[in-house]
Amino acid sequence: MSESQKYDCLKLENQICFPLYACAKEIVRKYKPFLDKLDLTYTQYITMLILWEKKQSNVKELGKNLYLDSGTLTPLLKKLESKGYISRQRSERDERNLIVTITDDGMKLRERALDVPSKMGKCVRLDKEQAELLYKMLYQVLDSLDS
Amino acid sequence: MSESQKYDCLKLENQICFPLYACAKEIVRKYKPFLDKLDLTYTQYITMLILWEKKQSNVKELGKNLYLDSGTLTPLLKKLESKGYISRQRSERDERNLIVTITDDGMKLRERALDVPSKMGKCVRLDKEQAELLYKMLYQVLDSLDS
DNA sequence: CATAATTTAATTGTAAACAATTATTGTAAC
DNA sequence: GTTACAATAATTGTTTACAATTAAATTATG
Repeated sequence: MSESQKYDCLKLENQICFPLYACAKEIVRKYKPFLDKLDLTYTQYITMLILWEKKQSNVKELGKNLYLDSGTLTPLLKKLESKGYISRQRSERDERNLIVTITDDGMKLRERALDVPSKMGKCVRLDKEQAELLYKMLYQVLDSLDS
Repeated sequence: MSESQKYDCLKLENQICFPLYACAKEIVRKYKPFLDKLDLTYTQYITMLILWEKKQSNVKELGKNLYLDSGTLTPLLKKLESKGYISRQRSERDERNLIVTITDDGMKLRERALDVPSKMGKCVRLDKEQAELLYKMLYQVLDSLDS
């Protein structure tokens, strides 16, 4: 086998992971100007997505939904609390649990976030069919990684 | 329009970006045990992928290839230098350029990295056809983000 | 009941990522 | 040739991310 063939598997262009990594990173960067207006980072934004729906959650559940651990979430939630978008208090039933509840200000922010998805959609050139296909494949990979 | 419909676009499950973000993150995490053996982080690994091929580059070029800026690369390259995998020196022709060159130890590492791609491949349940499709779509998105 | 095991969040330490700025070098304009 | 502009990397400050550990509360086991 030639030198080049032997090492082909280590070429950047033959990695499936790299475009995934780069794409995620660049998309998060594209969000920035839109999220800046809401005073949110991307990770804070996806945390708010959950809370806009559920109104209440806890660190463990958020971590499961977002694939994040308490080392990431604890400072992030303190930040969101300091901005007045959420409140944090221990559960009375089980004091190990930290209950995260969205505030009125947090709910108000939802209105201002309404146009973010469509603005982002315009940055990503994928038709509906392709987007659905990509979506399915990504969740398939995500599921296969869990096991 | 009902309350639920109005805010559907802000549901986590309707975001294409989130599985991308989560998937990239989880795959990088999956790399960790394999890369630990090489004393490399994921970002250091993809930097080495370039250098194993090209032997030499500079900060600007690496940044373009990897979608990273000097704020990320400068400390990373210093780290790789301290591990003995690369050397850093200013170009004589243009002292603004920092030339990054792989060392003998850096090249030796390539042998030990040879089985990383196949090991990672086993973690991701995608057949060849699907993987190629995903690959194309990701680069399509990446390209559309540039413009 | 008392001790062990488990669960949950917080903390610590390291690396990544990027925006904004700075410092230096090189190039262009006059 | 000097001054303005551009290019390049480094620095600074903030946030993200995670592994490993710690602390506290709860549950299970003897």
